[in-house]
Amino acid sequence: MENKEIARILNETADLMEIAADDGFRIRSYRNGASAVEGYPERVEAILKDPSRKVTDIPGIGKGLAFVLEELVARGSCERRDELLAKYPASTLDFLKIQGLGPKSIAMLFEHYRVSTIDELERLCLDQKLRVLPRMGAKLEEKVLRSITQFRKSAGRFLLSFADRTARELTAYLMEGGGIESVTPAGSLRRGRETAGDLDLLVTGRGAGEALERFVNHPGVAEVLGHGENKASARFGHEGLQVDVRALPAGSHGAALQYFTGSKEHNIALRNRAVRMGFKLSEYGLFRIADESKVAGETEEGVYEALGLRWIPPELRENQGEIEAAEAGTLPRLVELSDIRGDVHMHTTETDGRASLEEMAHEARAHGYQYIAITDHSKVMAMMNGLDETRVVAFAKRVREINSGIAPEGDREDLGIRVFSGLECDILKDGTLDIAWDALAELDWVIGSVHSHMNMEAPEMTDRLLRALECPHLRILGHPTGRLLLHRDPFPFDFERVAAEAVKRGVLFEINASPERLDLNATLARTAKALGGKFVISTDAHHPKHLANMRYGVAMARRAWLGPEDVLNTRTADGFAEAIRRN
DNA sequence: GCCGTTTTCGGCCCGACTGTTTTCAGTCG
Repeated sequence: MENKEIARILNETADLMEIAADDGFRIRSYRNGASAVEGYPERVEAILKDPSRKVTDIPGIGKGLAFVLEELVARGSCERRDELLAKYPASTLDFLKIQGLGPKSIAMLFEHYRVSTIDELERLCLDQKLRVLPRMGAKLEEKVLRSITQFRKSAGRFLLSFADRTARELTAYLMEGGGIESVTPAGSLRRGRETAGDLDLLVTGRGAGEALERFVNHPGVAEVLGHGENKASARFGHEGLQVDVRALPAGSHGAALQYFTGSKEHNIALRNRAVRMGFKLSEYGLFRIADESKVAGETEEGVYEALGLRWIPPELRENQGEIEAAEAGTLPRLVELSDIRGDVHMHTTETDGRASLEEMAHEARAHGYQYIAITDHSKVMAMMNGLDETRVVAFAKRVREINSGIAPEGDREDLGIRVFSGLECDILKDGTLDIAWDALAELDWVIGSVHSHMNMEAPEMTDRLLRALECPHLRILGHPTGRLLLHRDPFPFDFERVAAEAVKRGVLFEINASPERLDLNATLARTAKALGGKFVISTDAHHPKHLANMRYGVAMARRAWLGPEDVLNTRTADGFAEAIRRN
């Protein structure tokens, strides 16, 4: 069993314990344990099987959880989880994703009505059965109904990062079978869309047929949906992502890749263009209508070229002007992951991050970066131990010492990377910033972010953001729309008005690369660019491994037609410092 | 349930808002 799966079950058990009103600190231990296991570099199962090793050496794992881990690895569950599942069906856990319902309400609903599915819950709300229970009312019923709609909308869709991880895992697995030339993910994953409904893997090589067989026998396959000569389809993993694997004949690889990459709108436009030119385009190739002779199909480039177009990067294939630009030769040079020289939004153990400044710097250096900005939370985030003015000023001083080579804590090693002192400062309900201006002035880099009161009406939210922009130390709007993919819609505001004001004041826009956010999205980023906006792509990392999420932010920027000149953290450390200096 | 130790048990995660109350429990971040 992989660490990730162990962590998932531990968290699920903790959820059940919350509903059962177990001791809060014990629940926290389970969650801590889950997080420790998930982030641990070695496989827990391997440690358990090695008599010379102890899982209790993992910080956060004590005697109790060590026993639980053994149970999990041995039989996939543990005693406490079994007991709880006997009391509350697993489907009840979906209720935790419904806004307004917490463990207490869920327990009460279950005690009173024995409901455990979303459909039953919806029925209860429609029948106005919630309001008769203590501390529940009509407003809650409405809120729950709204949230159920959101829940259903996101059901069956998956984060880009999840599809990407699954694709990488399966690609490696299929390649091991031998006789495979290439495995290429197509569809929305290749286009860099923030969510995916399924995963298409295109396989070429003489072993492609056997690869289908190999795929359906993968231990992670939960249900085979179909298995023919050219295509196998299955639900994969606990999450049930549908994966289609297609074996392609060599001669039409390019045409198939083009076809299965989409988008639908792009392909329709492309096929119309082909028809106008006397061709027919399908997944098998580009053919002359007159004599059915094949014009192109081996490579994607060949297909586009035969249609009089430059090759179009997949991220642009949405039929939003890319075909015209390809014809005119005006496709932009898009920003690439290798252009990025620094990550300028990350957290440390000072607040809710999992690693120290030094550890984050070390990881950033491994990514080849020249600089980072540490941007912990401000004081309103009390639960995360956010920084107050005193700590902000002290932090700025400490960073100045680090950069000047003075070692404040003795003979530390040189970080080998430039550090900018930053803060992710909360934009409060009234639009003021959570930290006094004179303290902010000490910092190199102030991100302004909204983390609370997201259900304001659009005019109020617009005013709030405009007011925040008045602070002369604010350099960038962090995750500007507050969305959480598959979970929370963007908060409403007049984006163009705020963006125009930000441009006027030289305030940048973040493209937050966290897979749960990817905010700004491509459409708004394109709008902001049209208004003259500049950007930073940053990961909002809370753990060293999150720095690897940069590629998802880059995908989003590419979908917004951004080039390296639009993205300030493609600049050198000096160039970035110059760009963010306020006068 | 973990940790750190005062080695046997106490401390661990806080503040604000919401909707329901009429003084506050539950949710959220």
